[in-house]
Amino acid sequence: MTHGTVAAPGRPTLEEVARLAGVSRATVSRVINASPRVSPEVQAAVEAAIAELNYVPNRAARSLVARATMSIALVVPEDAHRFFGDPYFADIVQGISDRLDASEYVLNLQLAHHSSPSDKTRRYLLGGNVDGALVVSHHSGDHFLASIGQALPVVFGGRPMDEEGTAGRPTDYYVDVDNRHGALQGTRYLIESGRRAIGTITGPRDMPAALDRETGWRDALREAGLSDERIAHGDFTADGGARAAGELLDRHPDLDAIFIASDLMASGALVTLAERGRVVPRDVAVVGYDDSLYATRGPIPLTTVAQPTKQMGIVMADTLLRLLAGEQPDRVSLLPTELIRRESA
Amino acid sequence: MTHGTVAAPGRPTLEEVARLAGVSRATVSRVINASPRVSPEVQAAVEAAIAELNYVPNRAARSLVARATMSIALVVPEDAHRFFGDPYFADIVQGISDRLDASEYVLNLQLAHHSSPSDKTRRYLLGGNVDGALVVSHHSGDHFLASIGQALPVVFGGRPMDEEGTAGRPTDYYVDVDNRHGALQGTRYLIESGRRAIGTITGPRDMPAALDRETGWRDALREAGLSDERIAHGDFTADGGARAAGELLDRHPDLDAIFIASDLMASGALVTLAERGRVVPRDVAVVGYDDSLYATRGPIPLTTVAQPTKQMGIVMADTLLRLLAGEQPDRVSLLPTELIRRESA
DNA sequence: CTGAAAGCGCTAACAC
DNA sequence: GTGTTAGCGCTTTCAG
Repeated sequence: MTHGTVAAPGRPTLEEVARLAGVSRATVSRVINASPRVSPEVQAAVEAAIAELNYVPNRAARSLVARATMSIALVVPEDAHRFFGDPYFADIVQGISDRLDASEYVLNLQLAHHSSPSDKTRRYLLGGNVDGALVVSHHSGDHFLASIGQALPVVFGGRPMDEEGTAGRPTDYYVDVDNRHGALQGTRYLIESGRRAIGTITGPRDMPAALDRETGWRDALREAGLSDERIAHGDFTADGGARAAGELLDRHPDLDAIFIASDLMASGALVTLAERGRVVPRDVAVVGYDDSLYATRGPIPLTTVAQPTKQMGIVMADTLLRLLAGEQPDRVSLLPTELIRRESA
Repeated sequence: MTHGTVAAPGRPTLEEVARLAGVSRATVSRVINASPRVSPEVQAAVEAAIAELNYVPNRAARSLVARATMSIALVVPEDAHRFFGDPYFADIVQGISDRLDASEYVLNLQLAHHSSPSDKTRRYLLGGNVDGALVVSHHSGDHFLASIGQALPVVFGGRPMDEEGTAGRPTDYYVDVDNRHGALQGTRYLIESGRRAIGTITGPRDMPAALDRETGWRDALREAGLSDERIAHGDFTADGGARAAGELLDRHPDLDAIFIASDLMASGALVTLAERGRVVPRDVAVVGYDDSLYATRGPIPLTTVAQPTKQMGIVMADTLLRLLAGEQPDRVSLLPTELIRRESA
């Protein structure tokens, strides 16, 4: 395929296009950027030259002058396995991706797992590689993520945590599902079904979503005058769910229902329940959270709290895009949850 | 710079650092790039200024002059769900990520699903945003991917397909597992166990890995003088596996073993087998492929062909890094497979 | 050891 | 309409 004997010409530059088309660089730039005032003939000539040279504008040069990279980062402070193992992320990414496809921006996924605390990611984000960032699965330990907001437009997926582990700062943009209300729905359903010894398996306690779901569970129990002592902590993995279910059963043999903060953990809990000879839902009713693949793929279809995850991705991307366009989107978008009734409760 | 430099406190520039430190821009550049010949005092002063200003070099500017972005793309021609649903990708990404963490390069994940055939990804890749690309899950339809190799160092995960759907061109770099041999191992094991009516469920026929595994299955059967007519095509999803297993059973009721080209498909096939009342491995022995989570998480631990997936990611990244460093790595790296014996066969 | 000067490839006033 | 002229922020000879 290498026809010519001439030395590798490297990527063609705008200047070469200009020369081939017999015009100035400014004119080439105009047709590339679809400026209205270019004569048809010249435009055609330039386009021909571009095609012939297979020219693609150099982004670095363009970014440098335009002060914009037209790309945004999706920062995921998780290791690859956690990220890939949870269908929740797939939905979010799909939503983000869909919304971005309708824009000029490209998505740039940055896996920033804690284990390598190099600040390559930080330098990347702050070094002008992206115009804005989307952050999902934010832990309270992620200090630098909490701070990049000052230097770059950032939209969080899920309420971000401040260093005290309390509420999101009013300066942050975030979209979240109404986790507390979702947990409330799920737990109330258990209560209405006549359950009384209702436990919960939480997510990691450094994540707001996990905390909010725990609060919802607790609120439902309290409004019904029931005890909220049956609690075990998981980590949003199947293994963690299995382990936590074991703890719950050990400490509270009377357990007759569990509200579990994610379907993935519920899938693990189901295994433990089966091993201990508890029949679901007869002996122990289970309500999950997410309505992910795990809700329908397991041995028992899960009653679960559905959240519009893909929609969340769309809204996140949309919010950031508006920010970049200089608009003033809502700082907080709370998406509704819905209880899906299946067989486990 | 005609107006006073009282401009908005955007990101600090190298020039501001130079002014604060009382040196020239060249000197600042030297300390940033760890040039050996800078006096300790000056170096300290510059570093102090950098810290005080919270300065991070602008990548676009640096790329422009250095003609390198220090970032590489991981291109995945799949939609988000396929990508996230398959643990195979998690391992590859983890491997790539690990290797890259030890380098100066950052990883840049580009989901390029066919559904949006905009050539944003192409422009991104060719527009000087990355210094090289890693491509996994390459389908034969992805023409542009087959062509970027001419403009950019590219390493494929899995043997790339040319337009005739036959073999990889000798000009491509790729790392692959020895799929044919793995399938051979798995199928031979079935034969040695006394099975005779051995079917297969393949992956998508536009993927070399799927084709190679099919070939291995066929070769094992032929060398044993057995029929290779029991074949059904899946698509590397659980549903596809379930469906294909149904077809196989319908058409060949005498089936006593299946070699399935992925554990994920095998997990689906297991469901179908159970529905049809076939006990595994008593009635039908099953050998999967991948040794992924699905091999151990399902109802029956899967005998499966393990491939060093994470290692594959490491080698891919390593090959590209060598290429970028001007070295001459092997064009083809074939990684070995291993049969893992569990309960399904 | 350090500074001055010349661009990297592109866009954006400002002229003509 | 189209060309000219300045840079965007950084690295890099080349002097001193």
